Amino acid sequence: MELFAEQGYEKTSLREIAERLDVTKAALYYHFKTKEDILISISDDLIQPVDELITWAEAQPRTLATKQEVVRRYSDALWGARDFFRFVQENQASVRDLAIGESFKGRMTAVNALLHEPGASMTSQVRSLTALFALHAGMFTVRDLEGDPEEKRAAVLEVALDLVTQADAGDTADPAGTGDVLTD
Amino acid sequence: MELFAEQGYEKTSLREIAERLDVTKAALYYHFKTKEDILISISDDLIQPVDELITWAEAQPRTLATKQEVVRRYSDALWGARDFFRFVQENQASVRDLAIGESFKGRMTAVNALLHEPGASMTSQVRSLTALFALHAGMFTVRDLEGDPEEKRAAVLEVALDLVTQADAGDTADPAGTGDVLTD
Amino acid sequence: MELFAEQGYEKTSLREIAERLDVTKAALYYHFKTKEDILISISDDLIQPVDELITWAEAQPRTLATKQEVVRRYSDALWGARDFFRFVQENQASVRDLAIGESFKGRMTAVNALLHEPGASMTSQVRSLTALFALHAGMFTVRDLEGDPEEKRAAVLEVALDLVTQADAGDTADPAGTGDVLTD
Amino acid sequence: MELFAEQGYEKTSLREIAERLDVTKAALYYHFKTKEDILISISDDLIQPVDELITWAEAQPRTLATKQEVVRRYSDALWGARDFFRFVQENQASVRDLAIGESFKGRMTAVNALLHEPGASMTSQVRSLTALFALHAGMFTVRDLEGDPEEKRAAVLEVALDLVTQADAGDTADPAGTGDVLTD
DNA sequence: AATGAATGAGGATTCATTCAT
DNA sequence: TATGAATGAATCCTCATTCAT
Repeated sequence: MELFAEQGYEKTSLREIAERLDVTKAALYYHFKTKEDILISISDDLIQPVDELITWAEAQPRTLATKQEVVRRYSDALWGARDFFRFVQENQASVRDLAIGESFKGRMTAVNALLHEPGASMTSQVRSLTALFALHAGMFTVRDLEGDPEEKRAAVLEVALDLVTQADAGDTADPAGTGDVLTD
Repeated sequence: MELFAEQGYEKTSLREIAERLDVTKAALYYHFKTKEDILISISDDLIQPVDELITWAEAQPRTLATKQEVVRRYSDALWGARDFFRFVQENQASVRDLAIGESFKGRMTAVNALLHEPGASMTSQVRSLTALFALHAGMFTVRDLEGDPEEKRAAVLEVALDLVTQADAGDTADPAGTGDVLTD
Repeated sequence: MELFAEQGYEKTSLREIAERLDVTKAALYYHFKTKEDILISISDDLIQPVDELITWAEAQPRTLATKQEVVRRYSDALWGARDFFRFVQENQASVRDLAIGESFKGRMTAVNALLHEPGASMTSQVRSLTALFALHAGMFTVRDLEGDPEEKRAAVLEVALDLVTQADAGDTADPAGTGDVLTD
Repeated sequence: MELFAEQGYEKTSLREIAERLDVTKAALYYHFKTKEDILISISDDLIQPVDELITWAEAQPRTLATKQEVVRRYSDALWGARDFFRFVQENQASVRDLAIGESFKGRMTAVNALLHEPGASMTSQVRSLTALFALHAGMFTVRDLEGDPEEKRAAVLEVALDLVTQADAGDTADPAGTGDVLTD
C-alpha cells in the first residue's frame, strides 16, 4: 500500500512490490492471483473500520449527535488508513476500472446516507457530502497549508462538523430546501 | 483531453491519441516533444480562464462580495473545462510527477489566497479551501446523487458560497481563530 | 513457418522468430498484431494454390478424369507448401483454437466435396477422404519407410488415385452403398 | 488424458491436472517425476492392447485372413483408447520430442509390418500404411462427415480392409510393384 | 503420502521514443 | 510536415519444478 500510495497503481510494478517485500514476483503470484488482487486483499483489511462504523451508526438514533459522532469516527477511520484513502483519492482514474472502485463508492454512499434524512433538500445532501470530502481532501491536501498538523486536523474536523450541523438544521427546519441556514 | 479524462494518463497511449486524431504517432512527435508535452499544451489553453480570474481578482478590493464573485467565476471556469479538471482530480498520482502538477497546485493556492486574509485562522483557511474542493468534487462526484444536474450545480455553488461567507465572517469577527461562527 | 513446422506452434517463441529473422521482437509486433497473426499471414500465402485448385475444379465437369486430376494437383499443392501442411497436421491441437483451424478445415471439406457426388454412399465418402489423408500423411510419415523419396511420392499418389477411382465406381455403379467395388 | 486430448500437451498445465484430480501439484510430483512421466504412465496402460495385438499376430500365419483380423482388432484397440490416440494424432509436434513419440512410432511400424510381406512393393507398403491412417484419421476427422457414427465406423473399417486386401493381392500377384491391382 | 510456499526462466505483449527518408 | 519502421525496456503473468516440513 505504501508503494501504491506513493507512486500510483499503474506506476507501481509487481517487480517493485516484490523487491520491497524481498520475495520473487512468482511468490507474489502464489499468494495473489493478479495485481488487482493484491490491492483488493489490502483494502479488505483497511476498509473494515468504515464497515464497522456503518454498522454501528445504523443501530443508533438518527440524531444530530449521532451524525456528529459519525463524522468524528470517520475522521479517525480515515486517519488510521491514511495511505489507503489517499491512494483511492489520487488514483480515481485507475480505481474506476478496479473492483475496489465500486466497493469504495458504496461505502461513501452509505456513510453519506447516515448524515442526512432520506428526503433531505439537495443543498443538505451536498452539504453532508462536502463534509466527507472535506475530511478526505483535508487529510492530504491540507499538507500544503502552513501550520501544526494536529491543529490542521482539528480545523478540518471542525469544518466538517459545521457542515453536517448545518445540513441537519436544513433538513429539520426547512425540508423544502431553500437551504439558507445562515439567515435563520 | 477526452482520452486522458476517460482513461487516465497512464492508460492512454500515444497510439490511441494518434488514432483518435487520425494521424501517425510520428506526426505527434513532430508537434510535441513528449507525451507529457501534449498534456501541457492542452492544459495551457484550458487553464487560462483561471489565470484571468486570478488577474481580475487581484485588482479588486478584497471584500466578501469579491470573494463570492471569485467562487462564482471559478465555478464557471471549472465547468468550462470540465474534462481537464476532472482529469487532474482523478489522476493526482500521475499528475504529481508531471509539470502540470506544480502549475495546477500553484493556481489552487493562488485562488485559495484570494478567499481569505493572509493572517486568517486555520479554520477559516480550511473553510475556504473546502469551498474550492466542494466545487471540484461537486462537479464530478455529485453525479452519483439523484436529481437535476442544474439543481445540483446550484446547490454545490450555494454550499461553496456559504463556506467562503463563513470564512470571511471568521476572519473579520474573530481573527484569533476559535472559528465558531455558528454560535455567534 | 520453418520454426513452426520444426518445433510446433506453442514451442516456437517470438524471441526465436525474431532471432531467426534478425529483427527485434518489437519489430515483429510492428508488422503483426499477435503471434497468431504471423501464422495467418504466412498461411494466407501458402494456402492459395489450394484455393486456385478448388476454383479450377468447380469449373470442370465432374468426371473421373477431373477427380483424378484434382488428386494430382492437390498432391503438387501439398508438396509445394510442405512445411505448412506438415505444421497443420502435426499441430492440430493448437490449430484447433486458431483462426487457421477453421479456414483449413473448410478447404479440406471443399476438396473432398470435389471427389464424390453429393449423395454418395458413406463408403465412397470415406474412400475419397482417405485418399486425401493418404496424400497428407504420405507426405510426412512415409519418411519412415525405406526407399527413394520420389518413388514413395509416386506410390502415395497411386494409392490416392486408386481410392478416388474406387469411390467413383461406387458412386456411379452402386449408389445404394454396399460399396464392395472389388468383388464387382 | 482427457485434458491432454482436449487441450493439447503444451496447453495443459500441471495446475489444471492437479485441480481436475483434486490433489495438489506437489502430490503429482510425489507420484510422477515430470510432466512427461504422467503422460508415459497413462499411455503405458492405454497402449497395451496394441502390444497384445502385435504379440497375437506374430504367432499367426501371415495370411490375408490374419491381416484382416489385425485391422479389425486394431480398429477396436483404437476405439477403446480413443482419447489417447486422438491425443497422439493431434499433438505430433509435441510428442516428437517425448519418449512416447518413439514408442508410438515403433508400434505403428510393427503393426504395419504385420500387414505386408517384408519385400513387398512400395505401393503395397503405402497401401497398408494408408489402411492404418484411415483408421486413425477416420476415428476423429470423420466426425465432420454427416451420418450415423456406427455407420461411419463401419465404412472406415471397410475401406481399411479393402486396402490391406489390395496390398496383399499386390504382394502375392505382383511383387515387382507396378501395383495396378484394379486392372487385374 | 502429501503439501504450502517458493522460484528461475520464460511467455506474449505494449509502450514511449527515435530516426532515416 | 510527415511517416514507416524499428527498438530497448518494461509490463503482467504462467510454468514446470523443488524442497522443507
